[in-house]
Amino acid sequence: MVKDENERDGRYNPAAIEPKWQARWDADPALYAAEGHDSGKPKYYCLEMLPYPSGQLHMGHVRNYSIGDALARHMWMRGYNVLHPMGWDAFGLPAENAALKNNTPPREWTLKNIAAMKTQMRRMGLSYDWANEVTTCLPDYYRWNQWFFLKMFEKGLAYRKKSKVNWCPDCQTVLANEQVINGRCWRHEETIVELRDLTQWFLKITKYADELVEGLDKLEGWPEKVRTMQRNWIGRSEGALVDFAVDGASAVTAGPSTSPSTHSVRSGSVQDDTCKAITVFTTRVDTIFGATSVQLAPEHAVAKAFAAEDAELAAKVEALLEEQKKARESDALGAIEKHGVNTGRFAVNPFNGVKVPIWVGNYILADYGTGAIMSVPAHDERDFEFATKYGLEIKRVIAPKDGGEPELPFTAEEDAVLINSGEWDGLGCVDAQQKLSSLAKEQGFGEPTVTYRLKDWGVSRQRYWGTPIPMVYCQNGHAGVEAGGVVALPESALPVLLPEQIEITQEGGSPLGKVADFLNTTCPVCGGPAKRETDTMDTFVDSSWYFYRYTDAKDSTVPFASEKANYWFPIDQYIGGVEHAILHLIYSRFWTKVMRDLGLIKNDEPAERLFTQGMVIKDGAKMSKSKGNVVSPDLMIEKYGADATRMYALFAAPPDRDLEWQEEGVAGISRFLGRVHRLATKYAELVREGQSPQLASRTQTDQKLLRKLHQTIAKVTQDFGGRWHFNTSIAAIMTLINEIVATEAAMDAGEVSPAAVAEIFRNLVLLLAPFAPFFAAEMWEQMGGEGVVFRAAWPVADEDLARENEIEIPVQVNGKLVNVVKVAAGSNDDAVKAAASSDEKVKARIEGKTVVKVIVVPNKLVNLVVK
RNA sequence: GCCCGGAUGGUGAAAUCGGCAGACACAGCGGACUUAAAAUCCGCAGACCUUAACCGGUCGUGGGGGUUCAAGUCCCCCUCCGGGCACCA
Repeated sequence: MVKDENERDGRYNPAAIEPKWQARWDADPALYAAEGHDSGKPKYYCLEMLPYPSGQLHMGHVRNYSIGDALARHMWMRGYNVLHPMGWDAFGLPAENAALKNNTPPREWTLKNIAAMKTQMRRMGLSYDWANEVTTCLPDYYRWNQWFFLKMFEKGLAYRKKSKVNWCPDCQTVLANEQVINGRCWRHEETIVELRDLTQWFLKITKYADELVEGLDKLEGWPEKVRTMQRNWIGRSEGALVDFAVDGASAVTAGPSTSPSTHSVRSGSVQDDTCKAITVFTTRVDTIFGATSVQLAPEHAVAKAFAAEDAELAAKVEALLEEQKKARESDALGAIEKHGVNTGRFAVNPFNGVKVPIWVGNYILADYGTGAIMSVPAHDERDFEFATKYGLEIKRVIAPKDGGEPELPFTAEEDAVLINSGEWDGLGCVDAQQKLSSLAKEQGFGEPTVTYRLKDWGVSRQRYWGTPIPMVYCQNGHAGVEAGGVVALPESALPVLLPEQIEITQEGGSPLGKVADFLNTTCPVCGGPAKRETDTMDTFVDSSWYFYRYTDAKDSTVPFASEKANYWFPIDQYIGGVEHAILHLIYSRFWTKVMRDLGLIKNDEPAERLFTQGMVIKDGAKMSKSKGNVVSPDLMIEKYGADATRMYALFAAPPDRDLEWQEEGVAGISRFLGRVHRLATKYAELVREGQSPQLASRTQTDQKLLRKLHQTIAKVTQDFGGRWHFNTSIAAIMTLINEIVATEAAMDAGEVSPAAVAEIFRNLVLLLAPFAPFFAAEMWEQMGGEGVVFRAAWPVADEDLARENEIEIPVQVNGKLVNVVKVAAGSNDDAVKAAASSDEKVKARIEGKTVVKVIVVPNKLVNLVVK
C-alpha cells in the first residue's frame, strides 16, 4: 500500500484520519443510540431543526449541526442520556418542480437527496441516532398527520370554510398567513400573493391564542426576539364590543352576508337582523363620548345592505373595496390613502344617545375585530386625520390629569381623565375602560372582549407532494350528511396513500384530482360513491410534531408512545435559524397544546430552551446562488477536513451572530490542529507512561502548565454551561497550546514529569472532543486512552491548581494606567497599596502631589487619586 | 411610526459583575530553514506625535452630553446598519 506523503512524515492528515473513524462509527449504531428511561442517567434532548432534503447541505446547516453536535457530545461526556436525532422535512414543492424539470418522480428525487445528505452528515461526523430517523414523506410518518387531522376534526379543531385566502400564482396553491412575507410568497420573493375566495381546511389555532401568548412569558430559555415576534404575530388586544343601534333600522332589509366575521361575535346580540345594530370593536371605550362617526369596512354586511338600496352608494363602496384590495395585494395597505363615503345613515351611541353618521372607509379591514369602528378624532391619530379630511366633528373627551388642553389628537391613557363624558367626568382612562365595558355588559349593549391578529391556520394545499387529507365527500349523502357533504374517514382507513404514478402539472387545482383511482372511492358510512379530498396538507403540519416521533420512530400502532415522549420532553435544547420564529415555532407550540389536550403528553411547550443561530454570510451577503457567493461544505471538508470546517464554524463568531465565511480562517484552524497533532504524537509515549501512578512532587514547569490547563478547563466548561461562546472556548484551547509550545524545550529537557504531560494531553483531547471529534478519537487512541473518548468523563477544573500564585495589578493615577506591579495572590489591601506606591514610575507620577484617596479593587487594580 | 438586535484595529472578533481595550485568529510585514518555493518555526504589528534608536507622550470602542476615583460596559439625546411588526381600531 502506498502511503501518501503527509502520512509518511506523520503530519496531521484529516483525509486519512476522518474516513477511518467514520467507517468505525458507521459500523457501530449503538455509539450514539439513546438509552431507555431506566438508564439511571439524567436525560438530555438535544435537537437541531430538520432540513428540507434539497440534496446538498449548505453552510447554514453546517453551522447549525456543529453547534448541536458539540453540545450533544459535551452532554454525553457529562454523563447524560442524550437523545440526538435527525430527520427529513421531505414533503414540499421543490420535489414537484424537480419532477417537472427532470421527469423524476418526487418520491425518487426526494429519497435520493436524503441519501446524499445523509452521506454528507456522516462525513461531517455528526453524532445522530439514526435508529430514530424520521422521513415525513413516508406513509409510516404521514399517516399520523392524518390521524391527528381526524382527532382535530372530531374535536372541532379542524374545519372547512370559505374565505379569502392567499394564493401564490407561482406555487399554484394557497398559502397560510404565516407564509406571506410582505405580501409576497415565502418561496417566491418576487411573487405578489393574490387573494382568492376558496373553501379550505383550517386548524383552529386561535382557540389557543391566549395560551400561546401567556406561555411566552414562561419561555425564559427562548430568545426575547422570538418571543416578541410571536407576541406581535398573535397580536392580542383587549378592548370592548359596543353595539350602535342603526337609526331607523326597520327601513332597511338585511342583505345576504358573506363574511362571517362581520357579524357580531357576541352571543345573544344582533345576529338575527344584520341591520339593526353595528357592533364596533374598540380598545379605547373610555373615549366613546368623543365618537363622532361609525366607520364600516366596505365588505361589512351593513354597508352591503345599505348599498343594495342605493346604486350610487353601491358604486362608491365598490370603489373603496377595489382600492383596499389593490393596496393589500401590493402590500401597501399601511400606506393606503384614506377614502370614505358617507352612507347618509346614522347610528346611536348607546352611552349618550347621540346620533353619529355611518361611513364606509377603505382603511377598515373586514377581517379584524368586527369590521366596524367608532371614530374618535380627538384621541386617535388615524381618526383625526380622517375627520380633518372630511370635515367631521372633533370632540375632546380626554384631558391630562393635571389639566391643560394639549394639541389634538391627544392619545395618552396613563395620567389622563375623562371630560365631557357626563357622569364619568374625572375618571381615569384605564379605570373608565373597565367600568364602561362592564356597564355595557350589564345594559346588554356590549361587553369586554379580546381580539387577536392571529387567524386560524389554513392547511389546504392544491399540490401533490404532501399528506393527503383523510376526508371524503359523500356524493349521494346519507342521514345527517347532505349530498356532497364531508365525511371523515375512520382510523382504520389510514393511511390514505399518495398515489405514486401521477402526472404533475402546474395548471391550477390539485394534481390528485386527475387521478381517478384516488379520487373515486366509497363513503365509509353509507357505502355510496364518494370523492376524496384532493388537497394535501401544508408541509408545516409535518414539522409541527416530528420531534415527538423521534422518541418512538418505528412504532406502527401510535404516533409515539406517551411514556417515551413524557420521558424525553420537553426538548432541553432546540437549535435552528430565526427564520422559523413565526412559522414552525408557533405551529409546533400549538400542536403540542393540542396533543396535551388529547392526553398524549404532559408538557405544555415543546422546548425548554431555544437557540437561534446567526446566518452564514460571504462578502457581506447571505449566501445564495444568484449572488454567486455560495461556499460548498463538501469542498471545505475535502480541502481541510470535517474537523477544521466544523471548528471554524464555531470559532469565527459567537453562534448567535452572523458569521462571515473566510476560507483562510479554516486553513488557520487546520494549522492549529496540525500543531496539536504534532505535539500529541510527539509526547504520546510519555502520556502512556504517565498514566500510571502519579508522581508526588511537581516541578515548577508542571505547575505552570497545569495551572493553564485547569484555567482552560474552567473556561470551556463555563462556555458550555451558559453563553455558548464557543469562539472563546476554542481561543482558550489555542492559548493552552501556545503555552505548551512555549514550554516545549523544557519538556524535552525533562523538566516536566510524565504525570503532568499525561494529564495535560489527556484533558486537552477531552476538551477538543466536542469540537473536533475525528481528531479527538484519533489522538485518544494514539495516547492509549481507555474506551470511547466521547464517553470519557468531562474534565473538572481543579481550583487550587488553576489559581495564580502571583498576580499583576495595574496601578492607575487618577484613572490613568501608569504601571503594573506584581504581588502575591491574596495579598491584603495594605500590601497591594504599599507595592503600588513604592513603584518608581508611580512615585514619579505623584511627585509633589497629595494622595487624596487610594482605591484598591482586590485582585484587580489600584487607583491613586491625587491632587 | 412602533418593537428587538448591532456598530470595537486592515479583517473575524475578545473584554461574562463598572476596573490593564484589542485575548485568540485571519490577512500583512520582517527573520530562520531551503538552491528555490511550499510547509513549518521565531518575531513585529490600534492611530498619531517625538526620537538616530531606545525612551517617552497624546488620542482611541458610530457621534454628543452625563454619572463615577474609573465607562466599550450604566443613564440621556442623536446617526447609521440588520431584523420583525405596521391605518390591527
